[in-house]
Amino acid sequence: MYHAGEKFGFVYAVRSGTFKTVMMLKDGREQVTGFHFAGDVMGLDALAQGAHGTTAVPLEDAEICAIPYHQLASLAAQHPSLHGAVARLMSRELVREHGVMLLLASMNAEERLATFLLTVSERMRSRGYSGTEFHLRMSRAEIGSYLGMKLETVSRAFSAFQRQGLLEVDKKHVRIADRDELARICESRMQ
Amino acid sequence: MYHAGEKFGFVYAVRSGTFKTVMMLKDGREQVTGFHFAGDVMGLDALAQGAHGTTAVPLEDAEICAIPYHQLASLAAQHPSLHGAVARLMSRELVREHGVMLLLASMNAEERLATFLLTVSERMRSRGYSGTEFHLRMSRAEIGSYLGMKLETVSRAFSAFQRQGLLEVDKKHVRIADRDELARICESRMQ
DNA sequence: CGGAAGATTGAGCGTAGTCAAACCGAGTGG
DNA sequence: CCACTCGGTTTGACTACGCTCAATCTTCCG
Repeated sequence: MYHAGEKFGFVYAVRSGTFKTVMMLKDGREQVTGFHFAGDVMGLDALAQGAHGTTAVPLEDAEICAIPYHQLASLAAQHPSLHGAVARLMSRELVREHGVMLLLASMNAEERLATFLLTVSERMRSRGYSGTEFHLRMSRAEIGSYLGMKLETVSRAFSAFQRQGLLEVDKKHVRIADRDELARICESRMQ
Repeated sequence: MYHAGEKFGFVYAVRSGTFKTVMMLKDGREQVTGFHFAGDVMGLDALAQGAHGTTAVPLEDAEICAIPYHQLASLAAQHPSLHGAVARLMSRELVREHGVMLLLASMNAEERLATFLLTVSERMRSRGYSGTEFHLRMSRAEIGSYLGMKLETVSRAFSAFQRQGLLEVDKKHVRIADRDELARICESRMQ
């Protein structure tokens, strides 16, 4: 959809499907910086440097709406409330990233995965899907990259949760069986 | 200056001194989410929820300028360029946080500290101070919290860099002796 | 059917966390 | 002036969590 380094001209609203945003590392590996569902807006981080620092990649068939930024800006000049809306979007992103920083800095592997699953669950629920049973669009390696752990560790954590009866997992299909216990695992380290 | 949970009413421009922003964890520990120098603006992340999610704490004597947000908003209605400026500030913060996420997710202890020191160096330099010799305002524990490692590990990394002749360290006073090598340590994992 | 990509599981290892002791400088009080 | 405390730092020894390497399995697709 857009690539790191590309000149900033558009922001992108996800209409359907799932995206990941990644930063390319010098050695060719990639770091996942976020997952984006329908209704999310991507690309606002490019405003500062005038060029995208991340690359957006669809994880399934997806529809997207590219919004020319200059058009957004001129429209906002007539409708002041739009400015607030854009600012709130960016602010929400800042809060989300604070949460990820907290996760990466202070949680162990299982706490990270539990937090991730509850976050995904909440985002699914708020979009009208089931919050207890859903299909992950991303691979173990992508989850691991996002959560700062290796794919094997992600897999082991899934298995551990299943063994404890907190989840039912079949590859990418997940059912949350004991939300309270998952929440308890996170909350010890949460704000 | 402001506390987590406090109703959002102001953004804060640092005039002089150094601040940390922290999230309080349930168990009483705190997670450092950022350090802020003169010229930085704090508090914009509160826009989304209408309340601050972090607490700002000065690390030395400091002066700050509290800007009522409603006043900023009405002023921006007359001077459209101000909107862009605020948006760019938030965007810059997003980019910075992407960098921290990358650091936390993919670097080891020494790479994290090297990256941190070069970032601080650059921020000092851009403010007209020396970029090779400076005084850290924050403790080892605060650096560790920010970088996702324990204070002992931070201390060991400082000692290792000194042993290798990359730094001269005396408590909080730091002189960068071999910037190139420090940069080489980071860049293997950087974008 | 064969090959590729993703996921799971095991064994061994290494980095950073934990616990503990010692050190240092600043501030306080006898 | 010295003894004392206190917060921050350094260093050592040990431990544990997650990484690495490897084998196996499944699913998907040409």
